[in-house]
Amino acid sequence: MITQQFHTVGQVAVLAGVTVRTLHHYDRIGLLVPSERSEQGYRLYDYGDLERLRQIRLLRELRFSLDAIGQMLDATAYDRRSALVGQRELLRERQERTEKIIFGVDRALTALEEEKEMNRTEMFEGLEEFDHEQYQEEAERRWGHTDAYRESMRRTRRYGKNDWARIKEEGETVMARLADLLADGAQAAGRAAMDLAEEHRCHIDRWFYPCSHGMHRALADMYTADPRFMEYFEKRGQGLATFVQDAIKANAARARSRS
Amino acid sequence: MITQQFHTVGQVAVLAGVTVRTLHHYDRIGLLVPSERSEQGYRLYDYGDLERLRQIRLLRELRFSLDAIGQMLDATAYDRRSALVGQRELLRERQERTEKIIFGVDRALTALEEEKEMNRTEMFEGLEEFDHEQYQEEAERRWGHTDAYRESMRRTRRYGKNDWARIKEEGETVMARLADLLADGAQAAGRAAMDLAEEHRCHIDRWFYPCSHGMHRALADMYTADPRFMEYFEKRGQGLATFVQDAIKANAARARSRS
DNA sequence: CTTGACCCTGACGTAACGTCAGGCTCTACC
DNA sequence: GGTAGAGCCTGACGTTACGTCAGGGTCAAG
Repeated sequence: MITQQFHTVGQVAVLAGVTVRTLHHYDRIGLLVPSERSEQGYRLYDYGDLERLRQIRLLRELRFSLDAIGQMLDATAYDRRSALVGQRELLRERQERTEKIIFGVDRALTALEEEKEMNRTEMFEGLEEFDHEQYQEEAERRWGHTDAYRESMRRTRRYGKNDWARIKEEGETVMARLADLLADGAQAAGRAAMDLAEEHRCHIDRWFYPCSHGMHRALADMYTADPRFMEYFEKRGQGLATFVQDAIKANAARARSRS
Repeated sequence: MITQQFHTVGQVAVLAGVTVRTLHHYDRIGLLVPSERSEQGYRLYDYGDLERLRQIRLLRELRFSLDAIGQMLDATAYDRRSALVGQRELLRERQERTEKIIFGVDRALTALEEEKEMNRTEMFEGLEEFDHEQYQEEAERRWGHTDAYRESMRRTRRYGKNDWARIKEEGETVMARLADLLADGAQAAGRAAMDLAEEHRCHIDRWFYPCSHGMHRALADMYTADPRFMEYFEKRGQGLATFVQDAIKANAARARSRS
C-alpha cells in the first residue's frame, strides 16, 4: 500500500538539502521530472520521485555527471536492488580512498616534524582523479577481479611513455621466451616454463597489481576464456595461450608444495 | 636538508593525477604558482609546490571552491601543522557522513524488500549540501576553539524550525532575566546572577557543544572582545555584556571552589 | 635536420547550477 | 475582502573549474 502524498519543490528542497533551482534544473534536463503537476503548474513530487532524487544525490556525491546518472537510472537492465547494492559498493570504496588520504595527511605530518620530504608517489594516493567512464564501461562487463583491475588502473596511470616502453618490453621478452619454449616442444610443467611463469607473475606484481599465485591462476584461466587475451597469445604462437596457462598452474602448484 | 628537484607540468600532472590544463589554471588564478620558471618559460615545481598541490586536491575533494582554498592556504595565521590536523578532522567527518549514506542505502534496501516506504527525513541523511561558507568564514578568523565550533555546526545542522524557535526562546529567557537583574542593580557575583550564568552554560552544553566552565569563561571573554556579540548584548541592556561576563566568571570560580 | 613528445599562451566551449527579473497563487491577518 | 508575504512559475544571463582546440616554440633521438 503506497501512500500518495505529494510534496512541492520547496518541501523537497528542504528535505533533500538542495536548492529549488537544482530541482528546476533536474526537471528541465529530464533527470527528475515530478510525476505530477498541480492545476496551477506547481511541481508535485511523490515517494518514487524522492527515492530517485536520493539516488541522484548519492551518485552526485560520488562525482558522477548528471548525464551518467541519467543513463544509469534509466538503463533498460536497471534493477533497483542490484543498483542499491552497487551504490553501497561504491561508497565502501570511497571510504577506503578517504582512509588513504588520511594516511597521506599523517605522513605529511610526520614529514613536517622530521623535516623530511614525503615520497612523491605516495603523496597523492587517493587523490587522483578517478576515470569514471572507464570504470563504467570496462568494469561493467568483463574482468571479474575488480580490485586488481582498479589497482592496476591506479598504478598505470602514473607511468610515463618511457615507463610504458620499458615495461612492455620486459613483458614481451618473457612471452617471447615462452613462445620459444613452446616452439622447441618443451613441457609446460617443466622447470624452464615454470620459471618463466614465475617471472611473468613478478612482472605483473611489480608493475600492475599485487599478484599472488592464486590471482595468477585466475589470470591464466582468463587467457583462454577472454577473446581479447586469446588474440594476443595466438598472434605470437599457436597454442601459446593454453601453454602459458598450464605453465602458470604448474608454477602455482610448485609454489604451494614448497611452502 | 632539502633536495632541490624540479618537475615539469607533465610530470606533476602524472604524479598528482590531474591534467596539465588544471595546473595552468591554478597558475593563472594564482592558486599554485610554480616557484621557478626555466629559461624557456617552462613551469618548474619543487617539493613545496607539490605539497601545496596535495592540500589543494585534498580540499577540492572535500568540495571547497578554489577561491576558498586559496584563502585558507594563504591565511596570515596559516600554520602548517594545525592545517594538516584540521584536514584530517574534515576527512574523518566525511567518513562519518559516508557511513550515514551507506546506512541510508541499507534502509532503502530493506524498505524495498518489505515494500514499505522510507522515512522521509532519514532518507537524505549525509547527503545534504554542507554550507562551506559558514564553516570557512567563521572558523577562519575568530572563535579560536575550533573543535567546539565544529561540534556546534554538527549538532545544529539537524535542528528543525521548531527546535530553533524553542532553543532560541530558551536562550532569550535567560538573557532577559539577566538583563532584569542588571536593571535592578544586582551584583554580577551575586547568587542569582551566578545561577543564571550556570543556566546559560547548561543551555549551550545541551544544544550546541560540550561546554565546561573553562570554555564558558573563554566564551565570556569573547562577549566583550567580539563586536558581534557586543552588539547583541548592548541591544538588550547597556553594560549587559560585561555584567554577563562577570557573572560567568563568578559562577566558574564558585564551581571550582566547590570541587 | 626532421620527427615526436612536451611546453607555451590565448580563446572559446561546457556542466551544473546561482542569481535576478517579471509575474501568478495561496494563506493569513486586519 | 483586500493586501502583505511567502511560495510557485518561466526565461535568461552569470559563474566556477576546468575541457578542448589553435598556433607556435623546445628538445632529445635518430
